Amino acid sequence: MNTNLKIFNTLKRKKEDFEPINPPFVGMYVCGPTVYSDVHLGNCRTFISFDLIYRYLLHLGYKVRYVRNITDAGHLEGDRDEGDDKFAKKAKLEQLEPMEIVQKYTLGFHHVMRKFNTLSPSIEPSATGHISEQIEMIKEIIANGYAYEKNGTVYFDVEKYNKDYSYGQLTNRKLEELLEGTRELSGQDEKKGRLDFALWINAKPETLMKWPSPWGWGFPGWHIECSAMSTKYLGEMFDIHGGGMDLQATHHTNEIAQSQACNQTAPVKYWMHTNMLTVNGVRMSKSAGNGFLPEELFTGNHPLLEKGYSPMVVRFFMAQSHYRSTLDFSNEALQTAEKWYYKLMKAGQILNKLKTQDKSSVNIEELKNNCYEAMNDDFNSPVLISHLFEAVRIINSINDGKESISQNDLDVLKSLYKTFVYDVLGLTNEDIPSASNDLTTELINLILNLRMEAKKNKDFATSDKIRNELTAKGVIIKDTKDGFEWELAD
RNA sequence: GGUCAGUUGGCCGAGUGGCUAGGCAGCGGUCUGCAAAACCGUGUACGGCGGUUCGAAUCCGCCACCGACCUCCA
Repeated sequence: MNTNLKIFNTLKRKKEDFEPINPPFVGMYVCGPTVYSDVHLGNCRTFISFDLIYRYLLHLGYKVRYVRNITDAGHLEGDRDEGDDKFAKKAKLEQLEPMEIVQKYTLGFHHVMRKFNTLSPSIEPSATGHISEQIEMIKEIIANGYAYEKNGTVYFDVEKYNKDYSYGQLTNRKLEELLEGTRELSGQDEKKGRLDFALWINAKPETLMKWPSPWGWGFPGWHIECSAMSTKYLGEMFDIHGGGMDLQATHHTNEIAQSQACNQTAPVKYWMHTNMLTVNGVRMSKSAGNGFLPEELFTGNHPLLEKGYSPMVVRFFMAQSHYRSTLDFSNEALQTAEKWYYKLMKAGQILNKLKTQDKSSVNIEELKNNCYEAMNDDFNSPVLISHLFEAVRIINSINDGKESISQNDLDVLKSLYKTFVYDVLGLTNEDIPSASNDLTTELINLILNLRMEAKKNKDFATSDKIRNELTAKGVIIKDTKDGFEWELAD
């Protein structure tokens, strides 16, 4: 199976030919959300980017098992491997059970993902549902000599691991350099090494979420869940692991170490990292307080927003930058995206009523090749979109009678549009406003037919009055050669 | 300080050793009773300084600026 697809592999820091381990099967794991608060738009960007990647892999014919986890335990407030986890803290704050917090924000996350028209992953495993798998993995790592237990907490021995494997390979850093950036251990520390991190954390009497283990009651460290669940569902070695760039240095580095220490094999062939969404050049994040909630964006209910933007406009906005580039969030950029989006959708409607001729004056095959070339080049959606606008131009020109198309080419063009606009970019046209019922449609047609009569009689005062008043009510009128078209403004 | 990205025309955003995406906005035109929409035309941009080359925005070096990660975050 040769698809000419190239993927930028963080591990090698270059684009590589994509060759799945067991074609046509592809295993893809993406680090999902920690469900202790609402997902913001930056989180969404990563999942929308991987949705595009998933959709294109499916389109190419791969049988993809897409696993995206839900982190619902073990994610601590700081990186000191001590203190409460995020769920317990939030639960106390809202006077709820931790699992109520998990449920609330998991549902919220799914709701938002549906609005953005993302496909559901094949499996969406949660950390709390895989405690025993995590414990088994930790036991194996201890048995292999890369972890040690101290007072009910199990730590990963980074320096020991680095003697046999390369710890900082994902970020191209040496252990010595990493050590320089860490604080000295205090006398009370249980860790042997400054870079050691917890695989299992001993529960305190007040800890709300805890499970029994060979080391007493406790809960898993943040990183082990991904190692355990990816191994369980995708095997000891799988094709693609994705996540936000911010996870690269710590979370993914530790994940590689855990899996390698347990299974004695590098877990992932292609590491993919999405770049950050920024606001005025600064990363959107929970801690910076500059996060937009998707709902605020849809409604426009936010001090930085001039108006609301539909989920499909936002999805389009995200596709117009490459997943490895930062994307800066601004009103102007969204307004442009909105125009693009409607243009694309309108052309899609015109496409369905184009008339064919014997010969084509346009080159549809070339257009099609260009689209595939763009996506094969590390999922370059901005370039894909530029080619789709060539398709828009062609469609409009044919409609205006300035270009012609054969039935065969029209079929190819329709299939191309369906593939890339709807299947791959994941856009839907449900956001184009239409009349709410047949009566409205008939009334508008009736009024516009009266206007046509006025025009015929050169009574332009009346025809312009009708147009102005309908425009004021949100009905946009376009005169054609022998009639009219109309649509509703949003 | 270390690691990794980036700096492209009014704006967004690709890309590549020579043929110099695309869109938005602007300007001119076609069409129209006038509009709107659509289409056509129009902008010669690649942070600075050196170097390699017949030729660099594209490769190399230095510098400047900005960002991410190195402390929880997709």
